[in-house]
Amino acid sequence: MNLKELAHKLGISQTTVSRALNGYPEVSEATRRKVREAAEVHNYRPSLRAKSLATGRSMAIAHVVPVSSKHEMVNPIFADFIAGAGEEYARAGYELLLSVVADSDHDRMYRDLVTRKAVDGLVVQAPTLTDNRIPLLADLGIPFVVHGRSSGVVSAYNWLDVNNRRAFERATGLLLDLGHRRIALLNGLATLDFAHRRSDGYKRALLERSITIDPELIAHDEMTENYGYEVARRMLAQPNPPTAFLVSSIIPAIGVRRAITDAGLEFGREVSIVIHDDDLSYFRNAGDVPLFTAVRSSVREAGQRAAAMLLEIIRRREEGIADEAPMQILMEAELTIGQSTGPRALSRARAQN
Amino acid sequence: MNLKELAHKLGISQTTVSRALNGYPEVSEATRRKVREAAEVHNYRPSLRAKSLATGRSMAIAHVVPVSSKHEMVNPIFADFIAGAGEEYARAGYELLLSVVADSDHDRMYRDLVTRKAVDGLVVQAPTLTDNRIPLLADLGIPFVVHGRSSGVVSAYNWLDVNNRRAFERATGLLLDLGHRRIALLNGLATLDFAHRRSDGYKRALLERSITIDPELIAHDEMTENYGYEVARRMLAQPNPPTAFLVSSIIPAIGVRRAITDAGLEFGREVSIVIHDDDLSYFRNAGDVPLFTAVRSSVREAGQRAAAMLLEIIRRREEGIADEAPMQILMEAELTIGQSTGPRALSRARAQN
DNA sequence: TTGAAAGCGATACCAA
DNA sequence: TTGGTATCGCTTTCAA
Repeated sequence: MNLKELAHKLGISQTTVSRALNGYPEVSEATRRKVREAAEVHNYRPSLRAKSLATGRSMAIAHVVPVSSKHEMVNPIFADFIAGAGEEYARAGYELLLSVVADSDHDRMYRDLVTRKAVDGLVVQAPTLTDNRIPLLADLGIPFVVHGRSSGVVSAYNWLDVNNRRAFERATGLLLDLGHRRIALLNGLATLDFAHRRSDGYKRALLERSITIDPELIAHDEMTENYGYEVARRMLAQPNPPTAFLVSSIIPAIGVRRAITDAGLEFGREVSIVIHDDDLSYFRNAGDVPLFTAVRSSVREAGQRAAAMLLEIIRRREEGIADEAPMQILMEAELTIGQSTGPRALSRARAQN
Repeated sequence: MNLKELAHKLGISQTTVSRALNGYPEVSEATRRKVREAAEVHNYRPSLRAKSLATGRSMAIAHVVPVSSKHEMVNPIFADFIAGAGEEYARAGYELLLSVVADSDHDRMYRDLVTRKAVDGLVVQAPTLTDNRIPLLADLGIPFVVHGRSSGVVSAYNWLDVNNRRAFERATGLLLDLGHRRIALLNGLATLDFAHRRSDGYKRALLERSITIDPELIAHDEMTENYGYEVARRMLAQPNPPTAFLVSSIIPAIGVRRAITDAGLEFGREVSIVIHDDDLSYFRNAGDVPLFTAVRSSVREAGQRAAAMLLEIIRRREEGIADEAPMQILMEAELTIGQSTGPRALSRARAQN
């Protein structure tokens, strides 16, 4: 059932039917009701493609998710981020286009999506230190929001980020307060901007207390379980092992925990862990942080807010509102003290000194 | 730059330009080369929406991913499945439309996608025991592939599944061979078809050796880390605790491991774990199964193959090839013996008897 | 308040 | 081998 047929069936013009269904004010209430009922009965839904062609809007947003060229892995935090964003899009009647491509193909992907007019807006995931996708998209003139920031990009752009520097500075400070002096940092890939900010926060906290930074205690890689395991195992075998681990995601933290147990050490007593917890749904616990002390922020909420921001930007552009300052949201992470850094860890750490 | 402009610039008709670019044979090589070059220079890409409207194909596939209404969680295995499928779509020039909706809204979502002509095909994820989406889609007449099966649906349909029954029968058999007699099963949500098949395999193996099935040792729920922890803790506190856990996913298995350690038991010695491992990329290890004995199958490969199947079905329909028998692929899982069920567990289990 | 008709940007049929 | 033109299903301008 298409518009033409529906109009014919009702004995009125396509124009009126279209107007009635799209809520134009000039249609009489009687007509509108008739049209709505008929549309309902015949299960009429306007064809997306015809609609896009006519309006120039495609009512779709693309998320381009990087697959690591190294391990062909997809970071699971994207799942929750996208779920959050998807909710927002659905509410506003937008579709979500997902492209999973290798880092090296991102530029071409973005170019294609824009020139083929496939989407009205884009979300950039996992920005690197100097991410060339940002100037590219600005150049292409399509609305976009970056999840995270890119320190090397000087021009202004729309972003939503967690305050990673502050979060890691506070977490490190907490461990220092507990008496820890050898604190390991298991970070994400060094090319990613968030990893850089986290390192920065960690280092600041140490420097503030005049503690030397030991490069042997800092690791960067893809955040797999096995990465956490291998690195922690190696570090714990050193002559002067760490008494605490600050880990960038819950997944490698699980590997760290495994390494601690394997080394015959008591988790939470002899060695503590603080993680950055993206509050991944399948690891989520009812209101508690059972495993570790956590710097917690919700990726799902981040997804929602990023999507809302993008839709707002698109709306403004359509209504011809002049581009004001770019939209930027900095979310603060929440620091939660869990059992593993509690009194036992504290006393142990004190005993060390 | 659109077709009209490009044609004008070249001084030839839109028809010829279109034909040249789409590889029609009747275009002279000279013309084709000229057109291709001009398209390259002006960075011309046909508008997706215009193309869809004209051809009737939207060159897009939808995956509708359920969010549990209970915990608002998105199963992380979808990430890898979709990554695999996405690769296949990209290769064939298809877009991937992702909808994340509550179970209750699936019907409407599918109806919408079809009647709005948003996609050429669909993938059904996480089928329940009697999944009404299957007859619905068959009725709507759109190509679709089910990832998994639905036991209650009698009509034939296209699916790709892992042989869950066999996998769990073999895994249970392995544990029985090792001397275990109290084997717990931590399964997925009871409404999902795969959970039913896995229970079935588990029960078969027990019955074959005339071992009574203890309902206290069987649990069904969403596969979170915390679910694994809570259930394992409860079971280990029983008077006659299990000596082995058969777990439906690596995520609750991590919780089980935590419960074992917390109970002061030695993992791999006093209690063993066998998991169904979807080979999730972020938990993947270089060729080894370090944590548990595993029944392993790759969701990523499943995604690839399901996508390839769907594209083939679409191709056939377009070429007017009569619908033959539905396409069905049953993947066998691979049983890998890990350290936790090795000699130590075996001797311990023997000592029990 | 309603309708006729001109796009939107491609494809594809029919002639030449 | 090429071109003119109808067509896909909708929105939107202009006229009534």
